[in-house]
Amino acid sequence: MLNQPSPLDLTFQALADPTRRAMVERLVRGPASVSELAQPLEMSLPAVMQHLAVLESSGLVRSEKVGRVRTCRIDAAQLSLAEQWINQRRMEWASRLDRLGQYLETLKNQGEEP
Amino acid sequence: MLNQPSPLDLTFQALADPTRRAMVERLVRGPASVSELAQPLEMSLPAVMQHLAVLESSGLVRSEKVGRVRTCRIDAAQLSLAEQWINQRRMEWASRLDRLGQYLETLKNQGEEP
DNA sequence: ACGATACTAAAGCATATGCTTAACCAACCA
DNA sequence: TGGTTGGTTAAGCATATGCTTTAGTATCGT
Repeated sequence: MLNQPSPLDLTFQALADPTRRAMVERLVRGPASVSELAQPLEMSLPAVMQHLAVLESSGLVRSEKVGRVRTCRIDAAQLSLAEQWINQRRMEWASRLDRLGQYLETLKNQGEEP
Repeated sequence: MLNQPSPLDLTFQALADPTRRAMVERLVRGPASVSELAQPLEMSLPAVMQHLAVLESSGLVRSEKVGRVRTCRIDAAQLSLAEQWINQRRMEWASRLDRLGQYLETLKNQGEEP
């Protein structure tokens, strides 16, 4: 990642860490403050902040500060982006298997009717 | 990732790199040898091998060597694993929005009929 | 047997990642 | 006004990541 990483890079990278996935799992159930996010996690607050920064830079999470509390919420659109990339590959893969199957069927029929 | 990383960690981590995603994109179109995989990539063969090792350790790719050529193919089941995790979060998120909407609707109706 | 092909193994290196601790600041609240 | 709460910044450190180059080791074709 010497060049500036793409949104997809950042999103998968963000999801690659179990702590960050736990934060996402919490946030899909509704918005939360930083300390609410940190509460179940066995690490220091600054560590949680750094994970939050990764999530925000990927676009998976947005947050705004009002008074002294920062409220975080997920952005489902960004979740879709990652999901779509995988889905498209699976589709490509499946359609290739389909074509392969049809081809083999053709060969078989040609063998039956000489 | 001090503990041994989970399959999901490894899979998202594998997908977080553009070179490795390019390799996956190649492999969904059919099996390929290591040098076929390396051909469009602007890096040394050993580098490609290391990316391949990451993909294999995640389970996204399997490979077998016959003679002197190693043939690689994707494992779509592992792709599904990652896709399902994301999908489940999006579903949770959507269903929460649903409940929220219904609740707001209830409030509105209560306001209309006193 | 001999060279070319296809991969592999090992070492080194620069940068990135995932923490920590130690301040620090800006609301709140009594 | 002064303490507590909620968050932030900075520095430091151990390990991981993404390459490179160099030096192999098995095939395969002639």
